[in-house]
Amino acid sequence: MTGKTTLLIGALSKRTGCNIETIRYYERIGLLPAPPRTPGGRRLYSYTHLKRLTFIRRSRQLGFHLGEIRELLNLVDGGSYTCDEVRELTLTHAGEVERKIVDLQRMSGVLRKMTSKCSGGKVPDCPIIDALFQDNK
Amino acid sequence: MTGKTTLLIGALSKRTGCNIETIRYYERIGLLPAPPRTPGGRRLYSYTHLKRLTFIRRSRQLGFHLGEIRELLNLVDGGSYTCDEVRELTLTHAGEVERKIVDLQRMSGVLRKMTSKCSGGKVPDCPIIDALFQDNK
DNA sequence: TATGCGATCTGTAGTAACTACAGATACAAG
DNA sequence: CTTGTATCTGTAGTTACTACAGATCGCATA
Repeated sequence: MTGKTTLLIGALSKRTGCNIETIRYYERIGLLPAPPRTPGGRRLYSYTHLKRLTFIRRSRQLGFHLGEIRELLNLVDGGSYTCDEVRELTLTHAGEVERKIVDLQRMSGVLRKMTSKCSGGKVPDCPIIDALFQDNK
Repeated sequence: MTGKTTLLIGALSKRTGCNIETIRYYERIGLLPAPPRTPGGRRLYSYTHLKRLTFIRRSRQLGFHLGEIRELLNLVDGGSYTCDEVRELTLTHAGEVERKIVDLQRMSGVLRKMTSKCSGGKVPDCPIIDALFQDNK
């Protein structure tokens, strides 16, 4: 906001918590536009880049895949996105996350049940191993 | 159990639900021992392989990494594993699974909150996008 | 001015756990 | 003998990064 602020990649990295190699990676795959360079070849980032990278990181933290983030950014870049489109993407993603939760809960349940059957002694006969050898598709 | 049952890789694949390329992959990385071959070079699996692959798949379904599965199998192969060792590995893993659940629940909460703020109209001004642009580390 | 140092550059390879080919055989049925 | 399906090997692609190696840049100090 303070006029023409620019950041070198290290500063951008610190500001976003995104590591340097990852920033360059996002540029390589076209998620983050290639910034202008100093005469010596260093990348010079602006506030726009900072905002966009923040968007990407935040979305990743929320479990969006890079492909989904790309879609979201395309909507934003197109400028003509509607709330409906974004909402649908987000709801789909939320659904996936919730399905994953159910899956993991089932896993955790089975794991706990297995260990509860285990007396935990020094015996070489383990109900956990037995359970894992059991086909339970 | 019916004497000398042997399976070609396709049959083993069907019996375990593990696809053929994956079976060969497990052999390559040393999780599944290389079986004997027919004179023509096809892999001939026995009941032992079937059991071991079932173990691997079941463990994967429960979210164990291949490294953890390798540890479990080493214990079993060593023959001298104790219930305690297996139990510890399993409890550690269960803990990881549960941490993942908490993470995903937080995600899902944020996602649902974001979409609930969204009127879902045709307006190009979307609170979800706004939220994603918001730094919220 | 020389030099040292940290930050940055490019390019490539490694990670996990598979999956997807291509091109060559094997083997059973007609 | 041909056809078709299954299998073989070996390599490369996937996702989202991370980890180098070896070369420069640019600033501060001696």
